Amino acid sequence: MSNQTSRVASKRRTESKEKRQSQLIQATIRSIANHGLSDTTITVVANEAGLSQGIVNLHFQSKEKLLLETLGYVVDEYKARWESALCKAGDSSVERLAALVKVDFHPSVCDRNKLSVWFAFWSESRARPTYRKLCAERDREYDAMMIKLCADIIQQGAYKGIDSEMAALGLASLTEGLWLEMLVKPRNMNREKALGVGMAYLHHLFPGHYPNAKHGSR
Amino acid sequence: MSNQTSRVASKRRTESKEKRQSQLIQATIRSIANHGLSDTTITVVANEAGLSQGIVNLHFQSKEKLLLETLGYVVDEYKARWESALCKAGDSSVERLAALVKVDFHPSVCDRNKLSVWFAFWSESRARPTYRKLCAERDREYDAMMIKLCADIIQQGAYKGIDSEMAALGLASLTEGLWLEMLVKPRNMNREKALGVGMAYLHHLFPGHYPNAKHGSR
Amino acid sequence: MSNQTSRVASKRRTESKEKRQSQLIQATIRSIANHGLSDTTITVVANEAGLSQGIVNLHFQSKEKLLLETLGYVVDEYKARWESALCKAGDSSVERLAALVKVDFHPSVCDRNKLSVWFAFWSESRARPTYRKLCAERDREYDAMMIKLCADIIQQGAYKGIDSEMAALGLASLTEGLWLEMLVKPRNMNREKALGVGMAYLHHLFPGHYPNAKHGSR
Amino acid sequence: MSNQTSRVASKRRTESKEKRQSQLIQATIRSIANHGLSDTTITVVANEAGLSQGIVNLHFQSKEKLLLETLGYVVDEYKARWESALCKAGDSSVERLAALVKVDFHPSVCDRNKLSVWFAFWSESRARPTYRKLCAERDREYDAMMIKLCADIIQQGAYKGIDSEMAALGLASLTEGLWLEMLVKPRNMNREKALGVGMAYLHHLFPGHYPNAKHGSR
DNA sequence: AATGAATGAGGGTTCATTCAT
DNA sequence: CATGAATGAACCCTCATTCAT
Repeated sequence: MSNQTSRVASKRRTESKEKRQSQLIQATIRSIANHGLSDTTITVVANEAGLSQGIVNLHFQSKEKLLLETLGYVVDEYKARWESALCKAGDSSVERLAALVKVDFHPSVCDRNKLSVWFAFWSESRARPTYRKLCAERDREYDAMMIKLCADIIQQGAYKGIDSEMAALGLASLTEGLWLEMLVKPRNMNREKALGVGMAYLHHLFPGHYPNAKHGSR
Repeated sequence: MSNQTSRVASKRRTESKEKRQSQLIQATIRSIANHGLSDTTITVVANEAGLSQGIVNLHFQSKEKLLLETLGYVVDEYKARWESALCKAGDSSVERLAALVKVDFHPSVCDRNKLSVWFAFWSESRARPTYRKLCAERDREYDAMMIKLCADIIQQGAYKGIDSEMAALGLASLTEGLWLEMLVKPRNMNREKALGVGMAYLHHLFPGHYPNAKHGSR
Repeated sequence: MSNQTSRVASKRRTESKEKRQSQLIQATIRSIANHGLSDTTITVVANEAGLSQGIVNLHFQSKEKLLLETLGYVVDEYKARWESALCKAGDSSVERLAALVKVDFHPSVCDRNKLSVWFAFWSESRARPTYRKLCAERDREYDAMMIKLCADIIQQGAYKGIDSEMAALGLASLTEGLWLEMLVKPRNMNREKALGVGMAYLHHLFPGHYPNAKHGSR
Repeated sequence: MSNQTSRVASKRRTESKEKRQSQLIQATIRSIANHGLSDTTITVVANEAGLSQGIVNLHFQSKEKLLLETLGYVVDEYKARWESALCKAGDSSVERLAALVKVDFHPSVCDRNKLSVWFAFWSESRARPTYRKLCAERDREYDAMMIKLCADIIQQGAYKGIDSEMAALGLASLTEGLWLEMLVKPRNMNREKALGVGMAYLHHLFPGHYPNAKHGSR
């Protein structure tokens, strides 16, 4: 029984710990979005979280680690989302690819705070191997899968002259570019438009498998 | 003759001043690329330029102004490049649009140092109105022209169901996304590939006006 | 009881904060006295206080604010002293004026460190409105009261031809001049001498009310 | 003849040199008055003089030396003025003392810019032996003479119980205090009032030799 | 687990001084 | 003689980190 008590206690403590960490990561995301990465200080994060200064080093040991965990959180959340979308999408490569594109313009993914985080880390990634590594891990699996899906569709549809890697990279690039537009010029670009552009790209690539985006995306 | 000598001397002083400023801006670009924007300190820039610490404030008054001038330099250079490309391209909208795409993947534009600068400022632009403003100025004219060119081509080719704004924004987004890929994952993406993807996009949008990218992009 | 404990603890924290501030103000006074206002740097003050550099900005936000608080401290202390002297002096204007003069040459007021502070700020006061304002506030009340006391005595003693304002300003000026002498040439002037000169001035002004200073000042 | 030419040339050069130095000293006086001693930088002085930055070190080797020469200039000018006043005053000690007091409130002496210089240096004098020394030199002779004059008058007038040193120091202190009032609170104190207070002090000290200031000072 | 006072390294900036012109 | 670009030490201030409570 004392065992159980202590387990419960330790579990509660652990929960609390995770809660604090999550609270701090959310605050970090907001701070990166609102103040930029260079003006994201520990004080700002702690204030944003409504906690005291020392708490960050208590839970994350260092600022650098907090930033890494924040990036990791965004990366993982994105991964979970597209994995879940694939699960629901069934076996058809055509459906699966469309599902991926839709996920990319899901409100939770296109949240400007999170987009801020993505671009903040991408733009520093060249200088910081740690960031680059984290992003690369994400991409490896994702890219391979995208290429596979495209290759599948190309084969199915006998789309000659189309390189699956080029198609996949193009789609991924387009998505990132649209994210950038949404982040930097939200008045010009929003989720609906972006999704339309993405679907139109699919239509152009594989006209036999995706309908004209103009009438089908909504 | 003494007149001329003094004019030369005074001119050289002026030149020297501009040279110093340019020297510092180049050093800043390198520093942003190699150390990231948050680790771009005045000390780093001065070292990169092989000059003393005080020189930055002597020529730019503040670090903030140096950064703005650096961004401005990159923005202006890009603008000069596409303006010049348009001049050479002749009157045809089809040619002009193709010229713009080619410029976007010109070695000087795709220089990873300069791309670093673009993304560094874009990712902080939400938090810093000054950056946003500078970028917005660039975009206004560029976007309007792109939309106009697309509208022209759509009309000429009777491409029904294509919205000129969507086409233009899509092209611009794709370009930015490709830049990001080149910056972040240079092994996966390079200028040739990116140009291919860009031209393919044109081909997909306006198949009657642009040849299949696979064989015609070089 | 736990309540009380926590109150004590919180109180101690507060005390500690005030104590630190006082500690830094004392260090600032010593630094102004020993190094001059222009050589009073944050480093010097922190060293003088035996604390670290960052502490000044932690408690005073800026050096400027530290200096203002230091001046304010000296001003307030002086005010408290003469107010207390007036309280003890009774109702007679004659006694009250004498009490003021005595306070002006009290060891705590004539402390050379504090005199350094007065003159440091007076001599910069023309260029710095903030200093001037702080000094002016002090003077307004003090001067009005001095003039009132002189006017009282003039009336009581039927001292014709004496202007109360001139008498008061003269006395105040004499005091300040004596302070300067004590500060700059401590070998020529000390508290006893200065008090003698001050009392002699009173005797000259109001011979019927103040005895010959030579024999009565102690 | 070449001798004479060179003498003329060197003299002209010397004149020009002295002119530049004087120009810089005047600019320094204005700067100390308008910006305070701590904000008197070489740049400010050079600008005030309408000259280039490097000129100060060219003519004065260092900022410190410029400040010393500036103080020296004010000190010397003051000395020249009272010496000249004494020359004109005749032999009578009574007249000579009155002449000194009048000089102290002469417009050129009470010039607020120069008063700023006096107090700027006095208030730093404790920390800087160089300043103290320069001021002390001035005072030695002056004080001795003042004491002598007072002693003379005391003897002539049989003013028993008055100490000549105390009288002289009191008069000097009063003058300095009045200067301070004129500097810090020009609305409360001006030259006329100050002279009145000074002459009144003489009248109180030596009523047989100086008329009531109230009616005689103007 | 949590706080926040304290630290000190390092940031941007100023400025006296030097020196090529 | 005069200039003003260049330097670098030292300034004020910020902030990640530590630690006593």
